Amino acid sequence: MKLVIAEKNIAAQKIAQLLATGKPKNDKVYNTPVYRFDVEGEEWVSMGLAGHILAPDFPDEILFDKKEGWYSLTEDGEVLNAQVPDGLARPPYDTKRKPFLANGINIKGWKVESLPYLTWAPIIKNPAEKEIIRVLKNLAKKADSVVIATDFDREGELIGSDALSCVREVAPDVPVSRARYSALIKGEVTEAFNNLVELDQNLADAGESRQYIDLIWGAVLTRYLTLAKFGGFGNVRSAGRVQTPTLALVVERERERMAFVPEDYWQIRGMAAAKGADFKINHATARFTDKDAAQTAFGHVDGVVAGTVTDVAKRSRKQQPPVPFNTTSLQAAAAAEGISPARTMRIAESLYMSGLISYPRVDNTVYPRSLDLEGIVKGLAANSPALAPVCKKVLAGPMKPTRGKTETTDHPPIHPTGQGDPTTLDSGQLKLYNLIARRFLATLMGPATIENTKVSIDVAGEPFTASGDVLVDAGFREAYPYGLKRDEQLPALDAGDVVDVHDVNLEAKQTEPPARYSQGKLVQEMEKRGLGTKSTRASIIERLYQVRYLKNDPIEPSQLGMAIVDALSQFAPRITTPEMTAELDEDMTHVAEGQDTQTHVVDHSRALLAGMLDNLIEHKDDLGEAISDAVTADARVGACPKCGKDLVMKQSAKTRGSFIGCMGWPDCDVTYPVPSGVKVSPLEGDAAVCPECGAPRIKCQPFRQKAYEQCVNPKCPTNYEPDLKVGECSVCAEAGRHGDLIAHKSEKSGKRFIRCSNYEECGVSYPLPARGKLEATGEVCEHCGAPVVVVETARGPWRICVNMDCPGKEKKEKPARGAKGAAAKGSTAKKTPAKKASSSKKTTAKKPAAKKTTSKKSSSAQ
DNA sequence: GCAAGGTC
Repeated sequence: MKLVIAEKNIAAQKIAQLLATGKPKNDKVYNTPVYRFDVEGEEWVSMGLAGHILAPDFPDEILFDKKEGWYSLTEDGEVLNAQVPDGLARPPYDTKRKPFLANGINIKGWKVESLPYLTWAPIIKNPAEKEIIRVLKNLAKKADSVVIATDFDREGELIGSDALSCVREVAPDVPVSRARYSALIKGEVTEAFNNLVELDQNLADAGESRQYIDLIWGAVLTRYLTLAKFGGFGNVRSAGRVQTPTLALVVERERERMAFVPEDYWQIRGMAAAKGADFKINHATARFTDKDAAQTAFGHVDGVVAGTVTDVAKRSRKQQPPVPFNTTSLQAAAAAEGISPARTMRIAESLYMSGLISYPRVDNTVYPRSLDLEGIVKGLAANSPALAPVCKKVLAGPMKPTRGKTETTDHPPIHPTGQGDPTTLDSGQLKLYNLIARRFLATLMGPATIENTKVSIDVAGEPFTASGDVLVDAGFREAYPYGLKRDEQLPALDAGDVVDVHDVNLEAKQTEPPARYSQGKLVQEMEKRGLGTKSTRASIIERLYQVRYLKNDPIEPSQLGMAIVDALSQFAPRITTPEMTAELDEDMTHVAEGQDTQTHVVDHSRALLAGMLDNLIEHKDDLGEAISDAVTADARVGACPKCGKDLVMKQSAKTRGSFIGCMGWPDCDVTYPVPSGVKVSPLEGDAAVCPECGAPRIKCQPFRQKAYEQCVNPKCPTNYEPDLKVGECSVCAEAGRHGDLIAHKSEKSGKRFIRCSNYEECGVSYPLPARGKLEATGEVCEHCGAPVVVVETARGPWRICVNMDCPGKEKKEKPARGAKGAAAKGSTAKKTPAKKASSSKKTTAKKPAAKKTTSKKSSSAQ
């Protein structure tokens, strides 16, 4: 039996299909899919790994041994030594230091003083994919020969080399060869298997050097930053070859913004009307940099009510259809639609696994000739009714696909497969699927034609212009409406026409600093600078958010993020720039070409890091202080009204809950609750202090809603709301009592809720939205009998039934998510009346809970 | 409980 080892399941499956005489048989070994097939009478089996199956790490215990050398590793009685190669700077060691734990069970085992040892510590490779390794060994034992058919790149060679080392453990003598193919197509793969070669150990060593250097620098600097000022568990301050330069990009942009000096300019803008249509007009001088000139011009037109059209110019321009998606361009396009790169990859992975889209990790932007474009469009038309009309148009057209700049042959650009049922997708999946499907169709369509009309208007001797864009031929835009500017339609005008002019204003403006990065732009910038790969960029950005170096979108660095970059730029500048990656790539090339060795390259890198450690350790306290100050600054919400110290967001050690507390504690005991469901940030200047009570005023940002400002003190008169009767309690009425439903606002937490005046008896309460003026309507809900109130929101009045479990609400939800959402909601909302009711042991009180449960079940079942 | 790289 011949064993073929591929990098991933899909490749194993494809290889089987391409090489098999007849059809391959899908089989499983311990739940891992394998493919059994026949090649000219010989029995073959292919299996996919899951990327790297071994992970580099430091051994659990590294003991320093001054007799044996710089360090020795004891493991199963075996003593290994590694010497610093000649010609490399040795860090100054204190040879009297005690043994240390490199991989302590907890952070207590980490010591800044032990970092020089860690820098020179040996690295072992642990099994990371135990199931896969088990299957691999199982099959290798039975194999007469093995072919490594991982991807044709550096990491692929390393993954293959790791697999080989696993194979060797059970089959020391089995012949092993390597198949190199750069596209999963028949010609390439058969060619590769007809011309098998040896595994390129130099190339694998190059990949492994990359692993080691990343681990050493990452672990040493992360431990250093984390220990410089230990902020408690869960507060790791990470650093790395890719993440730190990426953070530095964001910090650099923020610094440019802070250093930016805005310039004043003035604009004269107004409205005009003709033939029943209103349109915008601007002074032909788009920006006046001279205030006097602007005022003079404005003086001429202020109060003037008519203008004369002097010229109408039309120009049509073509907009070319977009090129096929690769990973980066998909991430950028999805980010513009509000899906972060990391979420895009998670969703894309799920769509790929369900067979709706092609492999999502690609650089290629050129469809291979072998791709059946027409078949895919036909499949889309059949499976997506919404896309069918556009598909029809595409099929009728010449269907000449666009091409991007990057052409590789390993995988096609990201495209829909045309298979699978998109109606089963959840809303996030559907949004991304539509983007991918529509992009695919757009790449097969013609350009869009946009007609621009520029109207020149004379207003009291001052030149004004109006501009209109109209899509006259949609072309690809019919399939791909993303990022489309709205049409600015102008009425049909001719020179000499007179238009009404109104609302002309002189506006004082300032130039804007360079924009912050969006997540999409940052991914593109990383690619441009050679930072990370298509598979890692999204998760690296997510990581920077997770360790709270970054916040918001567009991306801002936190004070902590800036402090980290400052500190590392000073003491370990190499880690903060993209050059480390560039130099690493160069070293890797040398190792791959046999001009250098893994040991030399890695040790050289260790020496560079070791050379920075003295300085880092010496400045540990300065850096700890800078980090500590930055963390406080990030948590600050305002000034304490009692002692003037900073009020910051804190975590209760007991309950793990958040609260706002004074940095002066224990001398000052001022605390406030944190408004729930919103992101809190401080206000600046006069707005930062409440004129009524002196407590800080804060900015509250609810998820995807308008931000508002309020005083943090729930007892402040500005937060006071009188109790309001909103209806009568139906549970009490049924029990022959009278109960009023009253809306309260808790003084302690600031939360609003409705509670029956007989709450002890009936246990009836409902939550209320945190914001918006409440009004009672006296009406009850037609679905559940709970009171209906009006909440005044930023978007206008909103009539709601106060019952979160009301069956009338769930009808709107889609069945796939509705069932889940209803169940989750039900469990929390049901609790309030039911739990309270059982504690007061009133049988009548159980009724509403039971009723709710049944109505919910019926509604989620539909 | 440290990185970056694969992929599930």
